[in-house]
Amino acid sequence: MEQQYQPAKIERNAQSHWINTRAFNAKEDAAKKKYYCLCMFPYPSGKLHMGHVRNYTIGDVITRFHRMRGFNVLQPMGWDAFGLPAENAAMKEGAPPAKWTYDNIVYMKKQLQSLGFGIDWERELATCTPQYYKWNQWLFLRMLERGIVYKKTGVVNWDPVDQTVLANEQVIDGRGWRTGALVEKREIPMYYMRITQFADELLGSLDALPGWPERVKTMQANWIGKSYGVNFGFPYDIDGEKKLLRVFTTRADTIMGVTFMAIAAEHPLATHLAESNTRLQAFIDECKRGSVMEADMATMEKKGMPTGFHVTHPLTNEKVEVWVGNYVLMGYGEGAVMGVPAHDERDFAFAKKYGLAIKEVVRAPGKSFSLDAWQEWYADKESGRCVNSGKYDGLDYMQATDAIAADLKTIGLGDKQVQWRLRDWGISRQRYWGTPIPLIHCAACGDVLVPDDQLPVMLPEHLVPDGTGNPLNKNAAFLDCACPKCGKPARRETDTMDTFVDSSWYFFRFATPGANEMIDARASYWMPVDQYIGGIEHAILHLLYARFWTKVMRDVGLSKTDEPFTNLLTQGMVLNHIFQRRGEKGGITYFAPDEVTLVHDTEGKVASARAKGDGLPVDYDGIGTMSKSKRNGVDPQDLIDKYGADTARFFIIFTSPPEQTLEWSESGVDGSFRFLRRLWSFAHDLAALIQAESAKRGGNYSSYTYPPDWPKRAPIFAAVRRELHTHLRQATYDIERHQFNTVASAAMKLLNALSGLPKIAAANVAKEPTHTQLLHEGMAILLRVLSPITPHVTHALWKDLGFGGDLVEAEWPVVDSLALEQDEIELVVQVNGKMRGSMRVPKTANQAEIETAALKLDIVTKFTEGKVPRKIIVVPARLVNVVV
RNA sequence: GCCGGAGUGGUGGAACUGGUAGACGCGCCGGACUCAAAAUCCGGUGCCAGCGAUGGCGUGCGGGUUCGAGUCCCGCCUCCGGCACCA
Repeated sequence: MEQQYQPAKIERNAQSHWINTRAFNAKEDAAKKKYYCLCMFPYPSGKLHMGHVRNYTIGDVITRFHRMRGFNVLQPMGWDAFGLPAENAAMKEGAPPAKWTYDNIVYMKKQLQSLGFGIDWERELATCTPQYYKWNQWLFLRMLERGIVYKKTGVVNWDPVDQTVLANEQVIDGRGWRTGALVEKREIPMYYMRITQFADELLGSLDALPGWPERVKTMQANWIGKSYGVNFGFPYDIDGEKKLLRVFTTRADTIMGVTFMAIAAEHPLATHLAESNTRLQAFIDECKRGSVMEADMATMEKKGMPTGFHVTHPLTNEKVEVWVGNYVLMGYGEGAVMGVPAHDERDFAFAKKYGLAIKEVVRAPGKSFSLDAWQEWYADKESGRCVNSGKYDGLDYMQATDAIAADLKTIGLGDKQVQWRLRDWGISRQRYWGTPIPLIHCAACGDVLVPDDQLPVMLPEHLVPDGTGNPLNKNAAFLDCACPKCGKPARRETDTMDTFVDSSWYFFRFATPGANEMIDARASYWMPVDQYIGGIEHAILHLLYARFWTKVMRDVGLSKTDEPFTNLLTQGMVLNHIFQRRGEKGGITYFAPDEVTLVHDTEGKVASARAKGDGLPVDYDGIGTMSKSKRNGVDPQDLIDKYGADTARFFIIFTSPPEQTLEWSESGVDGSFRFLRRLWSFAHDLAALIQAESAKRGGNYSSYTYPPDWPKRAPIFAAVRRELHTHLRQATYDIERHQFNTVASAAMKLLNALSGLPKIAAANVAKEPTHTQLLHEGMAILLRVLSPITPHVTHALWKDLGFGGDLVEAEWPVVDSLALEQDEIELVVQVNGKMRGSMRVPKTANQAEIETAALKLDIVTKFTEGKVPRKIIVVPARLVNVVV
């Protein structure tokens, strides 16, 4: 056994041992209880960052713990390999995205392997391979056949200079990232997945997921956004035709307060009215500038323009003017809203700005209404009653809604309706590096499905995008094809699929690697995933899409799984400082934290920063998620090279609980390394002790079996042993509830307790157990508690100390409840709720005995000042509180 | 703007169901070892007052409930994540 802790050597040995024994290769075994532990697969961006290390270490701790609990564990890994960054890198380097992607995969796989994760690499997959994306295409066609996929127009960001569609990320302050040109909204045809058809089930089955964090379920429920309201129409005549301007409202009780209507710039009525109104057309054009992001829409200045056109109020028959508003979204609801300034905050602001009438129609008791300033209660559904509303006066929210909905129904203009906030999922991307949408456009036959036997539609891997649109559009070899129906020359669809498609079912494929179909029978053994682990940033989109695809796969008959992830752990983001400088065209250059010098203010916060390169100022953008695009990631490789994988793993686990956001700082990583080194040298000393004792017993070392009366015979050892099992109990409790930082703490406490033992032993020579035997028991606990976090060093020590067998096959240690027993317990003593000291009482003491004992204490009499206690509160095994 | 979360010593964090706030680390201070340094080991370390015993204050801010609040309730502030084409 080596004297020195040499992580590089230890880790190399342990890793090759696991490879040689195929320790982590999972086999379907109906006789064993399965446990499928999955971490969100990485985008191969180049190098691992700390978020990955955190994610996969958490997953590995859970994986290894469940192996110790006797489960048949599967932990796979693969690559979310399609996406925008590969195209950006390709533009920069003039090389194809495929090469960049595959190179990154090779490097990052090596990094993952060097961290010693217990991964079954035989199930590895990359979503950019035809073997994988073939099934994206295949299921897309099945969805198309079933009407789950359909075509309609959608709004995208358009860069007029590069003549290309931009991702939201590529729009900065309303301008294209490369050209600096003002971005326009453009409507183009796209394919959509009808996720709204599953809205009810996606919402309802959240209740069937007790293993998901409440916060994620709340976010998803709010995102799906089921609301009950009334859909109705405002009649109007145009070109001699009778039409209805339809709106949806959750506040039908305020219909009598409508003073204007607002419609989206893209609304057909707006388009029609603008034909004869150049000012309106100009305003509509203005509305079409800017980004399509909802956050921008919600924060921008609300603007509107009157059209001079009026519709008829369905209940009062009054004329109501129609406005075009830049804040009304065409893709949401009917693309039109009724304006009730008195009871909607946004309408109130709009009416104030443009001098529109404000008509109070709901009043709350004891509150007064004012036209000057908005009050929260104006929008309150609970306490108000209708006023100025004719026959509806005096009705409350529900009564008014029911009455008005009934009246609208009678005149055939509206009815109650359930409305969802959730919108259908637009999956078309006008980009190269993604799954080709398997359709062919034929002049004669229209959009034709690629026949199954011609799948996959192969993506050529040699193209290099140049920023001016999708290179597939210029590639004849890809474009030109024969129509599968009529055989005439036709054109292949060049849009590719959203990469969220790739990540919506990869967990199924991990369960069935190499399947001839999309998945096979092995899926029914492994699915659903027992524990899914990934960043909280995926709380809504990815998780919702994956749930949706799972349900589609079930409906198509591929599986019986309703929900893909039984338990979910959402780890907090790893954050770091962001530094940036704006270019002349409006583009942004990011600086890595180690490329800038900081100036702090008096509170220690970052005040300003300069680039080390040119000495010029850079802007400080605060802290945010580590990302390649913001250049604020930290490469864990430095840490691994310097300290080893075990230290990196221990540190990231120890420094924060999994679900909490983590501001990156390396201070303290030394402490993690010191702990492992201390563990190593302590174990080294113990090995010598065991050898000596073994020699004394004629070459036989035996551990000690503790009889029930043992604590009384060796009370000092009993105290140490109680401590060991207390820490074990805490570690077990904490690892089960996924609070791994305190599992690491418990391991440190265990070593501290063991370290103190030789000194105690020197003064108290007991015959049985010897202190070597107690150390032996303690070390067996410690190594196993620590093994999921730092598997390499514990693997080596387990072997060197001769515990027998392979540590990855060992069982999690069991708490000896006998070791925890005590005759006396300590109670906290309070006077009037203030801590004044403590006292020891026999375990068996009853309430009266505790009260009597407490009242005699100096620390109590001192503060009661002779007064008679009004009340004495005794919390068993915790405290006694004397109230005077 | 909307939805979700977080805020505890100089610092990362701990505190189980409302019951000793600051476990375990980092840093810092002092000591041992050393020619010296590093490493290691031992001790101390929330703030204020006090030689001390001890007392007061203290979990983002302001209120409340309770014998007792970091924990529960109400109202704010700041920061982080998401907002449908970053993944």
